[in-house]
Amino acid sequence: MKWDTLDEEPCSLSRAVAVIGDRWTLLILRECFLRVRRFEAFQSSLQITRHLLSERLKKLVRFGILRRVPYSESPKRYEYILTQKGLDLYPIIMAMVHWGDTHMGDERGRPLLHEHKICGKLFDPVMVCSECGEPLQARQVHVHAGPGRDQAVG
Amino acid sequence: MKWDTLDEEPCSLSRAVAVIGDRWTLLILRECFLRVRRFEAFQSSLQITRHLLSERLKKLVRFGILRRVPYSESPKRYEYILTQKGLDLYPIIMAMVHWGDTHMGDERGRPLLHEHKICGKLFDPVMVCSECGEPLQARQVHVHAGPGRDQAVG
DNA sequence: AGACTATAGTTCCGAAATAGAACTGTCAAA
DNA sequence: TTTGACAGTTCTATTTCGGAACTATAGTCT
Repeated sequence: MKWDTLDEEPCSLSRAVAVIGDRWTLLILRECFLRVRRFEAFQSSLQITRHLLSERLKKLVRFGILRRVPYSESPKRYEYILTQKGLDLYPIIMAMVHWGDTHMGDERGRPLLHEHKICGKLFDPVMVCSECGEPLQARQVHVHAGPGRDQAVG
Repeated sequence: MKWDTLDEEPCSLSRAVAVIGDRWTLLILRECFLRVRRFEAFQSSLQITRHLLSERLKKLVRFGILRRVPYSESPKRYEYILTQKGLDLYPIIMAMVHWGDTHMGDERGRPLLHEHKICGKLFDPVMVCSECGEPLQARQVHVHAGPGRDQAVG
């Protein structure tokens, strides 16, 4: 498989995987949603090698998920901020966190709790149908070939 | 970073990443949700090397995401079926598909369309708050340390 | 019987990615 | 003038991956 052309496959999952389908990228995005923005901050909180961090940040910028914004002239310093495309990854991250909470927990309990500022309560993320609002289950979904069809995911 | 103990980190995202945080695993899961179950079928539809496929399937079985079920005695043959823990990955996969549809599309249009059998309509997956039912946005979520706290994701 | 096919892997080796540590460059503050 | 903060880059050893060939078990075809 050619990872360098995965983002052109006729499958939306492949295209997403091309961008965020590796361990470090997902962990970097976690930090982004926790408001981490600077090289040193990513590096020290993740213990990622500087080399890989540099490469991954470049990739995320290239794909339009992060913007590299100067926060200091002389010396020129930049920080990395989520674009709207990056912010839209939130459901993926939250879905993973929720799955981890549910299926990979230990006796210590959840590492983090999430409060919804709108309603003020601690919540779990739930994925629902945009049309009827019911929670989604794999069995209840039927897949059709779309215009850019070929293969893909249920 | 020690990938072999990532599943014990006090962070639910890390624990999820430990299991599904690589390209092949995510693509294999896509196939699972499309009802692919057998070694040869995975191999030919993904063009993954047999070596890696074998290793990834073992890992998914070890983590309880797939079950290895015999479908033939003599010769002994097995197929791989999603457990409930595996089925619960559906929101992650769907969130990724939806993000790919939204942000990585090309002129050909969506590769696949999803129909909700319950309401009969083509839909998009939407992530909502379990308490108030409103769609979730990163900005509207406040993170608290939980009992197994230390660090983790927003 | 012997050859061929199907399925589910395992083995081996060269190529690519990663980890770990050291090094570079710019500027401000002491 | 030296030190420290920050944001990287460069280098090498190790690990993982890709690609192809090989193994094993049994059924079917001639």
